[in-house]
Amino acid sequence: MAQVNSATDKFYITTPIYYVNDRPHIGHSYTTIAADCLARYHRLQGQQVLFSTGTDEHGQKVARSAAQQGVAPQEFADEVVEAFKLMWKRLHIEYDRFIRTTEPDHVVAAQSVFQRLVDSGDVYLGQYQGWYCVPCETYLRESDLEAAVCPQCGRPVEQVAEPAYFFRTSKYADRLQQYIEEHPEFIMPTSRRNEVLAFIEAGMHDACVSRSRTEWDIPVPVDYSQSIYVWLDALVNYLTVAGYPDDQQTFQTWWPPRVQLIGKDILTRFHATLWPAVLMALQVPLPGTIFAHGWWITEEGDKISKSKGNVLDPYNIARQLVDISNATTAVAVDSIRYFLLREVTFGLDGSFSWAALLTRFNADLANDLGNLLNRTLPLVERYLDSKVPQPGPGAGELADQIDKARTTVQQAMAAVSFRAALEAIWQLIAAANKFIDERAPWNLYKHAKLVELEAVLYDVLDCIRVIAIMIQPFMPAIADEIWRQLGLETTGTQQTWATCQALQLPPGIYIQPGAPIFPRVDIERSLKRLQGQVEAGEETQPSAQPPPVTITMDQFGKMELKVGTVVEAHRVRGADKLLRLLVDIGEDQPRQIVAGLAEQINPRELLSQQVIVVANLEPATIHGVQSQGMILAVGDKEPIALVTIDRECPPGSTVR
RNA sequence: GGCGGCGUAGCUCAGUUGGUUAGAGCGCGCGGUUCAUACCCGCGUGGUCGGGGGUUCGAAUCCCUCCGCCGCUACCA
Repeated sequence: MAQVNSATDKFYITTPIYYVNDRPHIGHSYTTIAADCLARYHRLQGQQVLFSTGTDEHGQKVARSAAQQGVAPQEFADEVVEAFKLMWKRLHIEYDRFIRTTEPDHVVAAQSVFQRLVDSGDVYLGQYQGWYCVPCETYLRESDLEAAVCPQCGRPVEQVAEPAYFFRTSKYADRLQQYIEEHPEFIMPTSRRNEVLAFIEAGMHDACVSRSRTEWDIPVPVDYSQSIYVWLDALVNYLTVAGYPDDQQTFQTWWPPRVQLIGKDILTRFHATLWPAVLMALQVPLPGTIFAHGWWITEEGDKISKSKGNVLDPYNIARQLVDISNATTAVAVDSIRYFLLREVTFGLDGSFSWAALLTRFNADLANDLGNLLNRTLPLVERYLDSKVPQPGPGAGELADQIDKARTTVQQAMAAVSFRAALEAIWQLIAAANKFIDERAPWNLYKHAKLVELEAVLYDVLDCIRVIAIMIQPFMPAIADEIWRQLGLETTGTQQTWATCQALQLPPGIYIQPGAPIFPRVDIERSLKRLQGQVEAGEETQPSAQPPPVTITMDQFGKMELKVGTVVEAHRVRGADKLLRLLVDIGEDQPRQIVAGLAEQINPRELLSQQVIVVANLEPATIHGVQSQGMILAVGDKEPIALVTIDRECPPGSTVR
């Protein structure tokens, strides 16, 4: 496995800057949690860390969105920035710099970069002809298009023909290719690296790096009729944070980033090609590793995905977890952080399910980690008057296990393999639990083997201390709580990686037992409850088993069911399962309804079909398309058959 | 269409350069223990490593082919 770590005392790590047109969601959160975890890990190591995240605020899309809301773009951006900052605070993310592309130092940096590229001949004035997708802020070639829509988002593109500046990406293609080939750790994971190499191999076009002047964007320094292309503008943020171009001392200190985390969508075109090529042109060192991770999607057929678009917002999930488990919010948030980094190999896509989350919560957090603490402290309370004993002879028996875990975690973290790191920590937890069973301190007490008893309990407490440190990057609040319960907070002892060794727990301090950190969850009952919540507003479930709840006639009466005739049916672009239907239910306009039927039913079969529509269902936007109702279909998770009627009825007829 | 990847126990996945009886966690079964949130510890259950063919003394691991899934890329004059 490629290692991204090397022995220096500086660690600069970045997330992408997030486009302010979006509210924070799991995509942003996942990247930022992972970055926070790496940042915390390197801080533990005693390294100086610069962890940056921020917002990308320029671009036509922002200007237009602001205009639509009747506010100035800056005001619009300010508001979204607050939403991001709040989210990061809630998710226990501690960044060092929140950079906004509208900040003065960034504007200076972006213009300076542009100027230098012009001076070096890497940027030249040309003529741009082609299309532009405003929502994606992406230039498209004729060949990229399907009809007149963007291949990525399916929305209409705009034709542009104007003078524009181009960056000579082509000039750096060979060097870049060679660099990637010679540095396996530069683009990770390997599968992505292959894709990038294939992309470069296919031939690189010079990239358009300016647009005709807009008020909102950063002007091109040499030509005020032009603005800097928002993607170039955005990429420069990584330089800005490191003090480019004027603060040479800061720049020398931090540059280049050791790790840049991004989502897989912005790897090929931007971070793996344009970005390093620009750095080459600027004669600035390249980042150590650009790591592209995958996406979180909802489990296939999972009803949760339908209920609300924001359900995959980690903080939202945490709040629901609080309801289910009675854990504190801080614990729930850390549990989500744990789940996200433990469940799926970093780099691959993952599917979120409550069953998986709750299983991890019970098995890993409550049973293994939480219970280790909660079985140990009472022993110390009872047998040793809550006082951490002297290690004494025979102590240090878990030293080998601790060393092994420490080494493995180090290797894993150096390879950005969160999952492997957590597995190693959990092996240590298991070792500690086993150690207690084998040494049975309650028997030692019974037989008055006090020296041995003290040694055993010391070892376990000491091991818990090490575990608290090791989990700190992943679950900072929980690490602190364990620290507190061990009585270490009162001593001012710091969590440092160097002390992840046996026999470092100061004797003589008093433990401070608290309530169990992870209240165990009744998974089956919780899943049913979650399912119920979702289905309440969704669908009468034709369940094989008798439904556990009854509804009143009155409740049933609130549901407006109508006969509808399908007048149009198309697939939703970019969605495998979704059909966009226009259904006449006797109103002035046919209803637009999105249905997850595309895998089972050909849209053509649906034309003129009569269906049953839930007419007063709260509208929802699914995959960017508004759905103003629901079609009844048979099937628990996947639709099997459509509910229809045995003779023709006028659209809009009431169903009772 | 081209390139790349994946398909391993009921579920989620590890399996280094081919080498003794294919591993982990969860689940399930049995036993132990009682300090603990019915928890922990031990043992066990369970796989024709997608199908077929080939190379080899020997292949989950290399080659070919077929099937299924995914990603990137290109859309055919």
